[in-house]
Amino acid sequence: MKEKKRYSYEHPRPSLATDCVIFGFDGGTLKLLLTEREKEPFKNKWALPGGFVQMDETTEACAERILKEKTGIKNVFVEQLFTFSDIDRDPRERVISVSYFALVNKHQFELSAGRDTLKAEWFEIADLPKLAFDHSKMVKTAIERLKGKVSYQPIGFELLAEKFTLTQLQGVYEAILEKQIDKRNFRKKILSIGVLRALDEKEKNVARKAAQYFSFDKKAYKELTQKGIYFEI
Amino acid sequence: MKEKKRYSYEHPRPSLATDCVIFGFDGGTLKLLLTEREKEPFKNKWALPGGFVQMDETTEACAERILKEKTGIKNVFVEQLFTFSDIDRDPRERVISVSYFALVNKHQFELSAGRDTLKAEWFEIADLPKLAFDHSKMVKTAIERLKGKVSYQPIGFELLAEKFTLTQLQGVYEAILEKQIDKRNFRKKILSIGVLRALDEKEKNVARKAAQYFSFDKKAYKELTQKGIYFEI
DNA sequence: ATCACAAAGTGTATTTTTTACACTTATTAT
DNA sequence: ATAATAAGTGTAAAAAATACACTTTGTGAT
Repeated sequence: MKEKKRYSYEHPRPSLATDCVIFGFDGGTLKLLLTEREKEPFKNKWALPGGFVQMDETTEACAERILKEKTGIKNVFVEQLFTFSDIDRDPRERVISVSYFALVNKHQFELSAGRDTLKAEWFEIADLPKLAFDHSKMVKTAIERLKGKVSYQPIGFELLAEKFTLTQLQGVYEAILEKQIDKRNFRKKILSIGVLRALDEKEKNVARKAAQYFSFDKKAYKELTQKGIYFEI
Repeated sequence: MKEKKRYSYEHPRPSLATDCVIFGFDGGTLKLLLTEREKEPFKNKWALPGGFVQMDETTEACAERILKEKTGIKNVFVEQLFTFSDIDRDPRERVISVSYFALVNKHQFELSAGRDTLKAEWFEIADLPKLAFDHSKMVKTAIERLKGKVSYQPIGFELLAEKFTLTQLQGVYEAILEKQIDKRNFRKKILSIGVLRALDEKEKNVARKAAQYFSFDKKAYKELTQKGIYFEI
């Protein structure tokens, strides 16, 4: 059934893939999106969604394509994480993987399993199954990066809806940093950065004082980073 | 003269390379190590030392091999920087490059040009020639990373000899961060981290008060990072 | 309509960290 | 002996981080 192989080179080449570490947030805890593999190797095991880089796409484009193809997620925060190149990281042959990490508002997307994928499911970060390939290492690297990054770049928003309350945002920071944060100090600090805009809207149908909605002011943030200003939480 | 191509695959594959951004320090300013290319493309142009990843080496190992082969440098601080995958970044064919950055005590090594390389030379960061491929982009990325990193990880040492004075170390920080630092505040801070060990040795033959030598205490640093402690300059 | 409940929202005092700043000391060359 | 040079050192003021508790507001139950 297989056709003759067709692409030949003077030197042997590793195969090149990308894998995506996708974080979501569920009000209380951080979640990770995994897919169940349809084929060998690691058939029926959980893995990060990944795939091979095409000749006409950058690795960034590849990561975004895979995100969409294998999980249905698109237009989210994606950033290059690390390139993993251990010689035996794939049992089939030499595959080098450029990993990416994504931050997703998990309620925005209906998960849809795609090509080579049986299903896509959210898992608790604290309770992950054993993963295929070296994907556990990738996840560990991604969590470290996320922790480091969240403290000096306002990316917490990316895990929430367009509009959110400060308490929700604080929850994101607490989940990522794995520590309690003082409410008053958090609000003082996050508002002082100047990238949050209070909306003319409050929560509805809650059996308590309704919280104010905020949104992320991308323009203000761009101006800040261009001036080279950092903040710290 | 060329033999028949020998390695064939079912799907086309990009070629995979690494390139090294190598920083040195010369008492006053940051330097970058460039090599002059012996062959096309970009023959006789300055470029970062780079080369193709072999099937039996990780990209880290590849970067270290290239460093040694093309410049004579070995056993230095090397860290993965970023993977560049623009489709036309190499005029010959699709090549994806995993870049690394290295910090070197430039006086420790006799530069030696190697394979495919006419010469290796240190350049002022502020006065670089036009570089081959997308190497200017790599350098820009590396400088940003270095600036960010130096403030929360003690890597300034890597640009100096085994033993160094606090004034030399301050010079490294000033060169990287491109700003003047107050001498007393710098000393207070850098010593408070607890990774510098005062040696029983001073400068000799200087027409002024001789400065105390210090060395970097790797053991103390390891303990600190394991406890997850960061510092900031 | 009143009350109980729940989370939103808010200010200040204390501690810690960062910053700004100038003179004395040690060594060599003249 | 003296001049020249960079090393080395402490303190006060300002800014930032931290610790901490009560009032407000909207809903649901009675």
